Amino acid sequence: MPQLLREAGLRVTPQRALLLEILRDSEGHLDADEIYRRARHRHPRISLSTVYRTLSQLKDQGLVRELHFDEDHHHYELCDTGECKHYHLYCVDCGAVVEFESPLVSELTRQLAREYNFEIVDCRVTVSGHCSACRAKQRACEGESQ
Amino acid sequence: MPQLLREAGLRVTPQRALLLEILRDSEGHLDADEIYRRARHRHPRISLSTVYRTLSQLKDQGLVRELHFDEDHHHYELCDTGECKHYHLYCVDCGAVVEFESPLVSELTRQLAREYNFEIVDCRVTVSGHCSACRAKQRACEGESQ
DNA sequence: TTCATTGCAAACAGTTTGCACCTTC
DNA sequence: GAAGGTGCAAACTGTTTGCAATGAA
Repeated sequence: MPQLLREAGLRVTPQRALLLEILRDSEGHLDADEIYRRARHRHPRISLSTVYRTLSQLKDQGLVRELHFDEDHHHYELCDTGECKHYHLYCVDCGAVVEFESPLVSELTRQLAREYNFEIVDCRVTVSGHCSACRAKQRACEGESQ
Repeated sequence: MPQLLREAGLRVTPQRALLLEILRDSEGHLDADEIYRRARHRHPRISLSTVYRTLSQLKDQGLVRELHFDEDHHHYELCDTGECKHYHLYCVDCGAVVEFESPLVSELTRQLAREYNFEIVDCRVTVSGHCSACRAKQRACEGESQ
């Protein structure tokens, strides 16, 4: 983690290294508050401003991206390194997020770049709906009430 | 517009009809403030709360969707009616938004629904990058400075 | 020793809410 | 006439900023 920071031209501080580790070790998609909560376990005096400031710097350096699901705050995850990009399935009932990959998306971006003469920087695909667990639960409830 | 409101179970008020018209007549992707500004031309006493309240009700009724580009506020557009769904190309330089359609996206959602046993409600694809106008401008500047 | 980074408190922007009055049905 | 909608002002939430103290290089 420290070398990632150095490469990004940022000073290595315990706070920054810790936040990067939390992002790396998480299942992804944490929001600022959850990151803050986890950070305080190991560094009780860290402040929420540092969390926001660091996330924003990491975003500027292309290490982190900010996700918008249908909620009123952001989620953050480490950017994909290498070829393999991932996208998100979001359950509107329980809030669960599942990552997926698909060659269709890179095919799409290739087409768009050509057709619109766009230089593509990022592509986000968020598919929302009812996940299989919530659908099962829903069916169970319906069965009960009838 | 009034019948759209009635069908959604909402009372028909001049404010609501006006806001729906603004959304229909716009090129899409307006933010709350721009909608408010346009609404005041024809209905000077309308309030920003009414704009937010109405947008949120239209969203609940599935008539409007809230878009998150990489900005700190939302944009709104009328939902697609019928089969043809559209998605967005977003220019990170000038903020321009271009809509596109692609059969690849419906193929993708079909695959995902099957593979993850998801009941899909909505799919958002936002491709961001540098649009052709901004790329041209950028190249012109580079040419100048050398 | 220098300058970036931090924690704290205060500010901010976008959005939501409580309430008295008004409008639709 | 009852239920619901509106405008206004005040509240709220997530995020950002100013500043004095601290810590990395």
